[in-house]
Amino acid sequence: MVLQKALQVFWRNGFTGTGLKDLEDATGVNKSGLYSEFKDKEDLFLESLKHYFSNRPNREILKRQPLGFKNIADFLSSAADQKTQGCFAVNTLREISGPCSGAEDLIETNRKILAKLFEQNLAAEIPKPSSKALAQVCLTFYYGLQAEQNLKKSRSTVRARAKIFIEALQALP
Amino acid sequence: MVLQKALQVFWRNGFTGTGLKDLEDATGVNKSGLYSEFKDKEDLFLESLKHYFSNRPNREILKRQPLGFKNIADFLSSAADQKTQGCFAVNTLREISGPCSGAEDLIETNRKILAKLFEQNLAAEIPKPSSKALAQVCLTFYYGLQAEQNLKKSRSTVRARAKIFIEALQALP
DNA sequence: TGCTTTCTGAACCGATCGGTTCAATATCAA
DNA sequence: TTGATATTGAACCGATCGGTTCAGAAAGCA
Repeated sequence: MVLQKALQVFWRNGFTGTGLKDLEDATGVNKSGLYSEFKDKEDLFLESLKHYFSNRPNREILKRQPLGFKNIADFLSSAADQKTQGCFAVNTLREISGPCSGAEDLIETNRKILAKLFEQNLAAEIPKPSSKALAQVCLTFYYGLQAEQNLKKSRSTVRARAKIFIEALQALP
Repeated sequence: MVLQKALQVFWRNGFTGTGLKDLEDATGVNKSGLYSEFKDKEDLFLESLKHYFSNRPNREILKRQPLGFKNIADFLSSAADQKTQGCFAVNTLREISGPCSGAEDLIETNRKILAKLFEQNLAAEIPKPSSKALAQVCLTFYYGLQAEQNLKKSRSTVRARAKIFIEALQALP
């Protein structure tokens, strides 16, 4: 519950942009309470990020049977689900070289999980060797969609872009 | 000169993450001087962003003759040129819904310029109607590459990803 | 009822935030 | 040399930053 609420404010304002006051207001727990449960602000941030990763329902899309291009297309389209604020992890990329460097490992780990899922879906459609490299390309495109979500792109725009991208993948020899 | 230096520190630390002290140190101009030349911190930030946009040498890649896929591939690969800190504009996306909302228009304008350049290169290779939509897909992918640059991807990684992406575009019917 | 454990509110810390003011100093032209 | 013009450093502003401490209220349990 605390993490849920903290996550939302970190997600909206970033690490640097979030003050203790914001966290108190959002969670309903005051400083004393927060600091008895978490080491410091960065600790709370990293736990929020973990919570975020442990609760990504759209990952299930990539496990639907049968595996294949459609799953990837649907997953990419789901980038529009976090309406106006993009993906927490992609937004956080901006700050990993600064105040909260601990986030880098978490993000890399999550990236590898997604890469694996992409890969499995691609392997169902194309030869193995290229499916690995292609998974990375999909991830890059997904990151791009998420970054753009800060510009509040509409659901249909995202969907259209994802569709063309997948068509291009399918057209590959 | 002032904008050059201010740009670098904003680029590295973001808007929220940059303090007046950082700007004084970087520019060599003290607060009094900065505030006689600029209205406030946001004004200085926006001017730095304008300066950034007015000085993007890699745009020239998209004007090389003959126009075509190769230009786009080379441009995408140039995402690796801003070594560790990604693209200033893409990094700033994170903060447009917060403290410096004035950046949104500047970024959208730049996006349109890039879209036009992509479109012209695509139009040299494929039919008009799809070149417009495809340009947006290229932009999304470019944003993705830039976002990832915060994870310090190597030049060869970026180049490989861009190559595959372009091959997929070329394979489209 | 008593006892313990948990949680809260407020005071406090030094530091920094963005921003203003102004006298002193440096610069430069006449 | 004189006088106008920039530029500076430092003091100062109220507010907020992240973080600590602790007495007292609240809650759970016997």
